[in-house]
Amino acid sequence: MNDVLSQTFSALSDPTRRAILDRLAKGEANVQDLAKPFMSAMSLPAITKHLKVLESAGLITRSRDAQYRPCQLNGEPFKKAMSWIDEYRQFWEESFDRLDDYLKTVSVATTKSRSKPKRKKMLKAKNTTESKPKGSPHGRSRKK
Amino acid sequence: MNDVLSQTFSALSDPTRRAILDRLAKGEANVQDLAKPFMSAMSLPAITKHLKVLESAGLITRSRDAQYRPCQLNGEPFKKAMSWIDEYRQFWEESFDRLDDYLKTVSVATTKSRSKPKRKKMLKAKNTTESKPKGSPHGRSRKK
DNA sequence: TTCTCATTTAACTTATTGGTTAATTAACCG
DNA sequence: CGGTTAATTAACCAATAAGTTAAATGAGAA
Repeated sequence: MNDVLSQTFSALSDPTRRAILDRLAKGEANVQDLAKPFMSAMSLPAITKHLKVLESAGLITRSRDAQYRPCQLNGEPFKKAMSWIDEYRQFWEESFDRLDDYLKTVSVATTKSRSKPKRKKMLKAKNTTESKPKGSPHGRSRKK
Repeated sequence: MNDVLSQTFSALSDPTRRAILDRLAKGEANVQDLAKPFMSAMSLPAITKHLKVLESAGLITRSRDAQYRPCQLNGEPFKKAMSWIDEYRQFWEESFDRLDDYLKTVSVATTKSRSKPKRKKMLKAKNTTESKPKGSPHGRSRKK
């Protein structure tokens, strides 16, 4: 996938790569420094590949210092990922309320009609008048 | 990958899935509702698969309403992803400063020693005394 | 120049992903 | 019941991802 957000999230979806980023947050490091924690688990070319993924996602940049290739963290993509996720803030902030609502609904349903729980037609209706969400995230273009 | 953060980021790395989440942010919807924007581009089973990915990442939950399977957004994983990324806030907030620093370094190097730029030994040193980063992110366990 | 170290590339394997079509399950509706 | 609608499963395919080992490159250092 070529869009920046997909690349960012994809790069972040690997624990090795996240560990590399964590390490880089403590300061610039070359490939061997970065590989050290994984030496027993993974070969050097594997690390090189991870670095390439991180670099092409823009999460790190690389310079040259003689035979070393120091890597440094680059903040921009984090920012963009963050602001995408941030649009959903209301959902996790209200998640307990929403759970409450749900539980209430269920208990009402089971109490009200005991025998054959009966289809809840309300749920089918297009919820333009939906409860909580005040502003909906990302009026973006959904091109593939 | 089985850890929750990896699953979350992985699920978010697909634009179709992000669009589905955007749609769900406006309110509960069933599979066909969700499929509608992609009908020309993608089959229904494809959507079903995406929903399964989102569900097993915990980003959505599903209920049953007769033949319909309404999906609703679940905030928790967003929260966790957010708080992981948030540890890197300093890096994007200071990214311009850091760029300045970098450019300064470069210009000094090229001005100072004209002939053979000379290996910058400082870069190699373990930067425990690194410039900006005040608190380093994620003192986590790096198990694979 | 030759040795050595740091890193990358090549070539290959295996597993996963994202999609397809066709068939199946589930539940309502007349 | 039999038909229709909603959604999923099965079986398959092509592309990508994540790893491997072995070879190649690039740049000091002796």
